[in-house]
Amino acid sequence: MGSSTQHPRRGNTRQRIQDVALELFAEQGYEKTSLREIAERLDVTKAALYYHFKTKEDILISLFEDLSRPVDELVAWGAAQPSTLETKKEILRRYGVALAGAAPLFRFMQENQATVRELSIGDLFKQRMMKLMDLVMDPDADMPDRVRCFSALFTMHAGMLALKDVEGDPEEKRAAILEVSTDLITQAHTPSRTA
Amino acid sequence: MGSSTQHPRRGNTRQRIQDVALELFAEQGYEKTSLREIAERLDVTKAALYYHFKTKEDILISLFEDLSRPVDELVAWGAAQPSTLETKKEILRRYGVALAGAAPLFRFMQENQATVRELSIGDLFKQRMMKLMDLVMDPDADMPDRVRCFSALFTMHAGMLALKDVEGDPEEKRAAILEVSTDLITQAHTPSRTA
Amino acid sequence: MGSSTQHPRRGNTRQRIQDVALELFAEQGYEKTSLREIAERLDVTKAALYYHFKTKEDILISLFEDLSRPVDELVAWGAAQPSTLETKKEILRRYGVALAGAAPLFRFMQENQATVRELSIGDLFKQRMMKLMDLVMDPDADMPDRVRCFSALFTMHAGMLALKDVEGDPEEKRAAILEVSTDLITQAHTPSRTA
Amino acid sequence: MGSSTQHPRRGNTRQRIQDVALELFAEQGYEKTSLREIAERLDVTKAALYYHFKTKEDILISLFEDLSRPVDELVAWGAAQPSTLETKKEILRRYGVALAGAAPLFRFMQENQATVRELSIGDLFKQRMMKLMDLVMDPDADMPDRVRCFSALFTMHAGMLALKDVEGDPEEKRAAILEVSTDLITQAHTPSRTA
DNA sequence: GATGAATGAGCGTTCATTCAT
DNA sequence: TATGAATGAACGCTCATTCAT
Repeated sequence: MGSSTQHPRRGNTRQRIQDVALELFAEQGYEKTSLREIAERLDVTKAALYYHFKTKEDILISLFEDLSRPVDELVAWGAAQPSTLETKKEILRRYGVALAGAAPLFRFMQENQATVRELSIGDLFKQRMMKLMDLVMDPDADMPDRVRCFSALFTMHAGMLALKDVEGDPEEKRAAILEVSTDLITQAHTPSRTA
Repeated sequence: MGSSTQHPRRGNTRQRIQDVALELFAEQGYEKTSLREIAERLDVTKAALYYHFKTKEDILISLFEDLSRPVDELVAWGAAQPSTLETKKEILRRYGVALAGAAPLFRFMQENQATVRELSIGDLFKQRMMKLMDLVMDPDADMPDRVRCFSALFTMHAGMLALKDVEGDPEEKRAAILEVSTDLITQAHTPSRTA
Repeated sequence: MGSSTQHPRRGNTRQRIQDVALELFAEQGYEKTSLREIAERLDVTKAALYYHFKTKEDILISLFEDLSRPVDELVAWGAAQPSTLETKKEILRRYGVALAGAAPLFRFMQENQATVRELSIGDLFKQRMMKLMDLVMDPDADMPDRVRCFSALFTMHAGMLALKDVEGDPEEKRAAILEVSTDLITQAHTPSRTA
Repeated sequence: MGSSTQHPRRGNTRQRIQDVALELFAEQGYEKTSLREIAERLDVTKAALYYHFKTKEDILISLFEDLSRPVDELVAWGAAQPSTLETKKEILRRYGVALAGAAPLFRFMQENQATVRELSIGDLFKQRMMKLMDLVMDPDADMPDRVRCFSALFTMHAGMLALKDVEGDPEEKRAAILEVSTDLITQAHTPSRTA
């Protein structure tokens, strides 16, 4: 026995909306998820959603703000560190943790780029990614090394999300992704590979 | 009088529909692009679209079939080659060419994954990517090397599309992406790096 | 400590609701003014409005009752007077004063006739206007004279409200309107104009 | 015998929409008339309305444009005449005809001023009324005479519409209204009445 | 090879209102 | 005196799709 009555009209509706919305957004995409669907799954009316959020987009914004704070903090942390290879490795490591902590949101962001681009969070996301890139990329590196940095970040990003449906131990995969990513950034940092 | 001119202007409505659709799909996403919009831009009625295509999805399918044949052929070619490092390098090179040849479509596929997943082309695309992966990946490589192969392909994919809005000479960028990608696959192929 | 200050500020929510409601009703119309809007402007919740008024219409009714009492009294006064030209002139004069005293309400009534017609105050208003008309109109006058009386009243009504956005000294305008109105009723009262 | 089949799917739907819309707009007001209501009365779906009109407001605009052209023409005609008393009388006469010809529309405009003010036709209407006023009003008349002109026009306007629900022969009423209105404008034109 | 006219389903949103606290 | 949380009904509008011509 406990608190699972039939009408759990507690002060947690807002949170429940966010949970269900994220689940559905990640599963079906933003556009294909209707407010009716969200409401039905929560057994409330559509209008109830509007008590807690001003618009559909607002639900998404709130998710983004709540869940992507760790990345924001990571960017801030990185900016305060000396721009050494060690720092960059640590950034990648921490980025992996942040991604894992909000995997559904980031999966959503990646799989709905076209949609998100027109939404207000699109810019926020893009700018943050670019700041992250700047932290990791040497401004006067040559083009291949720039690509290596880009690839390091992207490998983390896509790897963490896409390798979900690949066989193998999750921990091992995480470690491998981080290793490859770190390798890439190390190579980008090592001069005269070609020589 | 050959009818395959480069600037479609008359009597080739089907082709013009595809062109406009691809442009809009890539720009705004599949869901946010309505048939009304496509029709208006072509200055025909919506009903006219239905003369040439059975459904909205059909337009997308036709685009996919027409534009992604090169990748299909690449997969077929790769399957017929011996599974050497040289082959794999060549696969990456050719993949780059194929991507560049149908950039808008691939950009679309990447930015609309959530949508495409529910569509019939979603599976096609996924299976082809997995075949490509298989061609490039050593079945009994360790996890980091598997990730390296994944990353090689993904770097090509994302690099070709996302680096569009990055400063620098396009050719140089293409070359750099290919270099990094090739590097990754080479490393994946070289035993005992750690030793 | 008298509580009937001119600038309502505290503890007199009912009055403040009426003030804001009248302002918004007059400005945007009854239908386009939502209770949310009223509540927000007062910095209370919608539910608070329901503590003071049973329905939205009730707010309007209360405004009507409070603000149009002078006209009611005018009708009563007129009915008790002998039906002379002098009386009628005085009625017009007093009507002008009453109109000026509750201009926003009367402006609202005029600009929202379609809406008000379906509301309970619609009838009240109409009946009062007809009583006023009866006081001013000679039952066995000919049609033109009846129109003159109608026009006298309507000129007051519309003139007072519509001439707001016309250049000129307000007092002069009021006087002029009253003059024309009085003229009309005088002419209606003067036999054998045509002869 | 006759064309009254059950499915009169002729090319007259647009017209039928306008007819029903005007009827309902005039009867209940613009806001209280829903597209569902219009559609139901025509036995079509709401979506069908959108084939013929881009928005709800568009329906109203089309009504306004179609029905108020005579007044536009009257204004144009008046502007081309010499500004004599005779001209002004003729303007009033013609205005009466125009009003009678589109009574429901003008009734609607008068009874929904608050609504119409925010709509695009609000300005059109206002400007036209002011032009009409200018045609009829002497620029250097004194205030009472200006009011007389205003009253002349307004008497026509309101009289034609409001006197519908007053007993008496319609023709007689029309004549009386025109007479009073003409009287007013004549008085406004006659110098030194007071002397 | 295309249009004109329409449909049915659904969308995001807003509204006046209620009621336990 | 008020609020927090919700509802049910409706709204204007858009969509992919159909079909007779």
